[in-house]
Amino acid sequence: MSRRDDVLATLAAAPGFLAAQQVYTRLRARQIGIGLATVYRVLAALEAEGVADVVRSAGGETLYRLCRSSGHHHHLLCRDCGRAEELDAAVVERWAAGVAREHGFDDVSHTVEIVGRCSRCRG
Amino acid sequence: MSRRDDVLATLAAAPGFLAAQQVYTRLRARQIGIGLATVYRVLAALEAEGVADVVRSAGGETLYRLCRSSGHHHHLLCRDCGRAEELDAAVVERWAAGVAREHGFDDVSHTVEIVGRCSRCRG
DNA sequence: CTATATGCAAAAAGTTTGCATCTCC
DNA sequence: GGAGATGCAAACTTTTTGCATATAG
Repeated sequence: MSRRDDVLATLAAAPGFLAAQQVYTRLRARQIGIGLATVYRVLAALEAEGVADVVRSAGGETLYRLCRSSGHHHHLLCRDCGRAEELDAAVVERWAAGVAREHGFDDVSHTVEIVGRCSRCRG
Repeated sequence: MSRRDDVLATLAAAPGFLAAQQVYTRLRARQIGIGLATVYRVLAALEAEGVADVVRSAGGETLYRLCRSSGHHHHLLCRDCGRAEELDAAVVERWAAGVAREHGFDDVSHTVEIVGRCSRCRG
């Protein structure tokens, strides 16, 4: 099994986003002798291929997660357990495009992240 | 004039977001002998006070800008010149809250960044 | 005089790169 | 044997911290 597959398996097993360091730690915990550099290289490749989503944490880390849907989408993230749900958001798409046009902006892309507390964590 | 005011003046003079390093460079260019550590400390304070907006760049830097409106808002950012316009977005607010509720999420906050090319940069 | 602010340099934290080795074809 | 993958360690970038000095009230 290639290191790439090891990283993919780790991401696939996670409910939400993982930092590179977390991927590394989990693999080492499973006795897989991967290097941190390889983790970073694989994650960068997955991002480039569009296989993984990327968000930046408040602490400045880069977090990765496998894309569950292929198209453009957004995330709903639990701030306590890190659980992430992917959202389809035609409404925001249209909103974003419209607002941009009003301001004379073109060629628009956007980021939407919603963070809250999920039912499980609300207790 | 305190270093805090120097940093505030620099942010106020910028059309968009600035990285800490840019604030530092601009101040040094104006013969102001500030330390990089102070820039970071002041920016962190401004963020904590809610005086400055913060976004993370794709490169992992933390970018700062003075808030122009006091309430919650979003940004429309030009990817070429960095010009940023602040948006009021009642529509997204409602959308975000609604989507969250559907998924059993509570206590929601969100981030929306729209990036495009402004009329000036489109040529 | 005491508390806070500041500068410098060192230290962290996260990420990337150089390079030798190892693997698979 | 050769291209690409990998590990390790060193380098880099951004940000934070320790500590001594300077400044404000």
